[in-house]
Amino acid sequence: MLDSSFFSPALHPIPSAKPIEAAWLGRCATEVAPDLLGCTLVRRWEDGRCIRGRIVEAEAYTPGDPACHAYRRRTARNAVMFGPAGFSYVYLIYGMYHCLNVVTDADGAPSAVLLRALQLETIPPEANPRNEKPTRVAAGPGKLCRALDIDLSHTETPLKPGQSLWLEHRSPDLTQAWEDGAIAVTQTTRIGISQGIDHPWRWYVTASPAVSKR
DNA sequence: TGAAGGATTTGT
DNA sequence: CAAATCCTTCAC
Repeated sequence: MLDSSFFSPALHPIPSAKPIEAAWLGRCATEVAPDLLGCTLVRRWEDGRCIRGRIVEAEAYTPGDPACHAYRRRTARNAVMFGPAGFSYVYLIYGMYHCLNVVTDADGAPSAVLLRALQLETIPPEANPRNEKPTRVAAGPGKLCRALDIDLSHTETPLKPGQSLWLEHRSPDLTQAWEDGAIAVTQTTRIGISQGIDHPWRWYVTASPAVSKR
């Protein structure tokens, strides 16, 4: 039975689940991105405090994709995307926001999945200065990082339990819901880019109130 | 060494 | 629609 809290605008605890391994991420970003919907991002602080968010929106950036930061060549900033899957890639955008990616695909194939929106289980008071609706606090890649206090110091983090960031698989009830086709997913074009605009490489949970844009 | 521009967000 | 704001990239 699907936990109805998945679509609820209120805050609900998210149960821990099996951690996602690097090998699972070592596939094409266009496969991984939709598979990450319904999975959980865990942010752990030095003091051991953790906050979880359910991924409801993601975009894929692939080798040969002109919108990918690694399209032109390997640089200091994008180097992690050229390595093996299972690491974070965080960058600064427009001088004021950070964006969190999950590095995917084989070693040497520069690609990643941009995490664009989460449904949070709890909201740190300092993470919501404008007192937005809880479902909107992590609606958008910049807001997601602001909510979870993610910045450039978090790039190239191995995504494993005990680190500052890791991923967990869908809970059993959500896995069942996906198998049943009970969760509608929308696939469409990516946001904010000027090249590669025709690739339909953005996926989001259709009914989620936390999706950044429609 | 400098200039242009960006996988965003917000308010006008 | 334009501002905020600064790092990265590429040209000179």
